[in-house]
Amino acid sequence: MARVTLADVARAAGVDMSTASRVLRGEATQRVREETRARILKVAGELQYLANPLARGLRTQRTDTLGIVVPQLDNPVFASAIRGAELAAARLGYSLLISHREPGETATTIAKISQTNRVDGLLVASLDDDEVLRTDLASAEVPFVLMNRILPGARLSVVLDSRAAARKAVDHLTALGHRRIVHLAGRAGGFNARERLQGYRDGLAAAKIAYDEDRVAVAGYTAEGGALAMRALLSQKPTAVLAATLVSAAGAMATLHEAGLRIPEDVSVIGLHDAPVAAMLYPPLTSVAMPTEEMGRVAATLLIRALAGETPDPVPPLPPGDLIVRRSTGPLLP
Amino acid sequence: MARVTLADVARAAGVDMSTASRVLRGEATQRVREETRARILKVAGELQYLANPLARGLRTQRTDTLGIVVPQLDNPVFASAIRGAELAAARLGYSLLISHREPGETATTIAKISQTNRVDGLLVASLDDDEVLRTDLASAEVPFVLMNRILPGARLSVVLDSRAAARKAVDHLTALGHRRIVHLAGRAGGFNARERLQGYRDGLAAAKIAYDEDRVAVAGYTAEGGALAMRALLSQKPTAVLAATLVSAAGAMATLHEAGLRIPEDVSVIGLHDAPVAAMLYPPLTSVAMPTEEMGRVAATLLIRALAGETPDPVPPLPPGDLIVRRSTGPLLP
DNA sequence: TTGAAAGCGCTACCAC
DNA sequence: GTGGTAGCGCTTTCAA
Repeated sequence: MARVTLADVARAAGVDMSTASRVLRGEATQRVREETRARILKVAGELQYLANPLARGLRTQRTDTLGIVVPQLDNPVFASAIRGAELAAARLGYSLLISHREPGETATTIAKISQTNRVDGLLVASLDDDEVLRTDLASAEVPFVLMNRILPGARLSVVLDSRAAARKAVDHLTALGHRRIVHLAGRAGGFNARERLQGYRDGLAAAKIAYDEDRVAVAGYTAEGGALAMRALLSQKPTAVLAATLVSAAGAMATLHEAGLRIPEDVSVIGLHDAPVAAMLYPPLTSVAMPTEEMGRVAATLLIRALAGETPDPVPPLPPGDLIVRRSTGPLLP
Repeated sequence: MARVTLADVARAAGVDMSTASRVLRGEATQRVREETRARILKVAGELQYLANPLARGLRTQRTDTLGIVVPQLDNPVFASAIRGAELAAARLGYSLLISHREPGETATTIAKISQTNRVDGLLVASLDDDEVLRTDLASAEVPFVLMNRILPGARLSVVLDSRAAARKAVDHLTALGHRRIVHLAGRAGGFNARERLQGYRDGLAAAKIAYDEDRVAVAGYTAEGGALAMRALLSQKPTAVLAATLVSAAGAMATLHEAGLRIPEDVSVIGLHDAPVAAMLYPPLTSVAMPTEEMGRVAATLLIRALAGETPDPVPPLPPGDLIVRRSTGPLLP
């Protein structure tokens, strides 16, 4: 159990702790004789020395650890953002501490992780309202970068270009000949929901289809929400539907099946975001991939640069990935 | 940024650091005058004092933090085990540090988390072979509890009763009149796979159905595996299938759809484990719920007790939860 | 090129 | 009941 200390190494190598520290830390100005250096390294290796991070952190006031707070773990979007953040962090010498904030939970998670777990900075994703998030963030004791949303006043955030993604999805649909396209929107008032709705309208406009607000229903980010919203939109006799997420697309598909409508013969369905679960639905869902892993990567990189004292420029929204055509979309049949 | 130290509080309250430490820590033998006590508490509150966990940990050699390492995050099984562990840990005054071990990753995760992230103990879930896991664990610098599997030599582990779960699923199928039941098995050689196969055989035996190894195919834990295994078993003309997991069930359903077989009219499908995704499949999947959250809870509790110096008895497998009847299973039609 | 020494902020032991 | 004080293991001046 991490028994061997720096003092042990120093003693065994016949040098002072400070010298051992210098070489073991790979200090820039290596004012150490090569011979001594080698000896210390050798001894440290033999003894399997590992610095005690607590002692080091106490002394340096840094932990080389980033925290990431997500609203839920079993969500491909956040899972892959975590992966990206972890990779980037590791590459830059940081480790990542994952934390999740349960839906009903009070605003303590951010405070807790930034206080009890000693992180140098925080990556935060949240589904909360602006006000709630702002309050949470106020208790952050460290610099942070927001993921997947913006918040007035929070300078550093990395978001996906949901508008372009929705546009891309609608383009696919219109190219297939669809014109009665309904939209299952995200959480009312949310940043991404707004963007996606705008992209939906962009796509409609590009195909010279008039926008009709009766063809939009709020589905939120649950399967039930998607099912309900789809049910409400059935009266519009849509030939295609753009769902804001995979999950709401799944809900919508359940409603369509129940209504005896065939996918894609009667109604095409497309979702935003891609993940393995898209292929597990029936029929496999066509979707626009989103660079969620890159989002995590970029966010971590940004944060680490900010931690290093730089003042990085805000990054533009990350453009959507490929359109993954599976079997839930097809040409408009006469 | 956690600027205010114990010394600040002590000074402001006009007492010695050691006294302040005693009351702030809520030490058992509170040999402190009530008046002094109140004053210290008041000052600490005003100053918003928060102990520096690095300093405390360095001194006490404990961090009151548990690590949990899972093979994947976006898997409902592990996500809910994490939730359970977190709840139990929080209740017992510990916080939880989540880490995941990417599939291809070398055996460093356990070593890393137990060394660089100061944890008092580890909760570990793994899909690796015994040998690999054993090697990994050898580098653990702290006590650990295994989740969802056993490993000869590792005394503390908490598993689900997969055998009983599979039996329960088969009972449902046989009660519906099915007799040609195939099994999509888990990873060959795996603990859970073995248990589930045994439960499958138990269920068959109870219904006086002869076991036929041609009716079992290894699907592993992916949708593709499930699809492939299902395809291989189609020649058995099954009327029902027991999939080892939700994901392999989803794969199997895709194969059945492709083959033009209706679910459940032609073939009933049941999976083990329940999660929201089960309801998103088409048709919604009948499954046997498993107490994965409890698994996390129990594992964390066990670990904390072990950390406290107790030698807790091994816990028996956790019995399966309810049979959730959705629409993928139905009576055998003539 | 190397060593000595002063803490980082806290706890725990011992003295008063 | 309360205060002094010695470190936990490390980094980082500053001297030598």
